[in-house]
Amino acid sequence: MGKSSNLKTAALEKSSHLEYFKIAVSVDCVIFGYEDKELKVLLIKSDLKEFAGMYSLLGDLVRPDEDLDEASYRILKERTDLDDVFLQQVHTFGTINRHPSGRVVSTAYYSLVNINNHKLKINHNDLRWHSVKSVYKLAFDHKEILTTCLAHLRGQIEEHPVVHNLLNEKFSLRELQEVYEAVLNTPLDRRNFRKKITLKNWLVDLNEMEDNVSHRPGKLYRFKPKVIKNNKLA
Amino acid sequence: MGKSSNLKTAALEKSSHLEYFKIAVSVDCVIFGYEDKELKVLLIKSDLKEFAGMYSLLGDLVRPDEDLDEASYRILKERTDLDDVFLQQVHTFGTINRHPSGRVVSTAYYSLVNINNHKLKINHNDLRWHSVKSVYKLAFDHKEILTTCLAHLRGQIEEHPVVHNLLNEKFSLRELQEVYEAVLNTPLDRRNFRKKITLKNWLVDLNEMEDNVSHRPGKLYRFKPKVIKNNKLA
DNA sequence: TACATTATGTGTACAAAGTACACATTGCCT
DNA sequence: AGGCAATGTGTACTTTGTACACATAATGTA
Repeated sequence: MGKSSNLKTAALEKSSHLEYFKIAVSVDCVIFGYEDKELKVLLIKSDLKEFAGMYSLLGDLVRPDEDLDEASYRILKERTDLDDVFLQQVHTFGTINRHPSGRVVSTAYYSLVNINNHKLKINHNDLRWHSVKSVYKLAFDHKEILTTCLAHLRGQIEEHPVVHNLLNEKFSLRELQEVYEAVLNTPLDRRNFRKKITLKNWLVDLNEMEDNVSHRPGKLYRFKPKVIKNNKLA
Repeated sequence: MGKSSNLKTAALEKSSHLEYFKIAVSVDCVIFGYEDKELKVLLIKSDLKEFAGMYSLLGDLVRPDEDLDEASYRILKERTDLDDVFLQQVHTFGTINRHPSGRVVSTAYYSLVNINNHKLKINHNDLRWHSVKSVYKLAFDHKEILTTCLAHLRGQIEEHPVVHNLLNEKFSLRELQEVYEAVLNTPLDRRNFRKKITLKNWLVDLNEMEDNVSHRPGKLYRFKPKVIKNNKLA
């Protein structure tokens, strides 16, 4: 047993420091989007022969000269070409055998992006959006990571205005409710939903009406800038 | 930019795999205890000359042949000699310069232990309990880690019966309330506290009375085994 | 043994938030 | 003009949170 908790000392107990650098550090991003009243997730076909034909999350090894958070931004930017996107760390997965090529400890981040506001970079490996509901199996432990991040997202939308990342700037209350229903995978009562949102005081009434709908148009709203700003900090 | 998110491919883009194994992986444990109506945290003097005289959390590098979770259990066990202890991952800290000796990404866990139920292993480096309130500065980014874990704990005790880990098996409602007050660092109304706890339905009335108190003794309770078991799974 | 001390045990009124539920209105389409 | 499809709105009830006071029980001490 170590005589101290200290990194330096602990490393010296081993015959060689090298032993401790046999673990790779990676980041996996669960990038959620919203389209056609469904919650989507961005997946790519795995390169590994062990997972031939299977999809995986977007991830990469962390470079020695970048922060963990920076690494997740890099991955997101490489794929979606979006800056200034919502991204939050969720959990770190570190079982011994989670990666077939070697020991890899991976920190999962979740992100929310507006699918309509950007194009995916042209990419190999069939990079595309999948309905979250339709995802049954993924390479590595990525299904578990997805499940963990989805649960985290569901907890967050109750208290935090994160869904603004999934919507256009202007939206009707129906559109907002549909996002909540898609994320929570449950129908919501319209009157109660509106009451709840009103109480939170997140929105500004734009005094504009929906357009291009084949029924009575609803009023348009947007999130208050202050609300969005505070959320970014948290 | 990488042409794929895949670990194998990304690694191959670099001239050498070795570049990716320059990051060490460690675990830091925020071990909370409770004594004298105060929340405590277990700290040890840092070995590093850069942090001479400063205290740090208990941590160690993760060995290539142990899971991340196992590493945190190992550290806890080495120091407190307790098995079967509450331990939960909170957050991973990965800025480039957080460790003076090199690049170390560290996953923080928090733990709750009953200080009276065990002795600390004899140790160097002044391993001992500190009142959480009195901790102003720590080595590395450990103050930030402590703050993050404390916030996490405060969130948890509202919904989950985790405080059972801090108490003896039998306790009075006053003792339970004092734990909550210590963790939340705020006084609570006695009647409202009892109502809230009653609603949660976590406790069994043992039909026994306190002993060795110099005033009217209170009734003793314990947590229902089912409640504790479910909490361990979560 | 009585009395001061200290903590236990208990309930009500009010406020805030969540939930179940129905009908008139508006604009589009044919 | 009438049908369609959605918007917009309020009330009664339940649940949860909060503020607040007094009688009771055991101990310690004069």
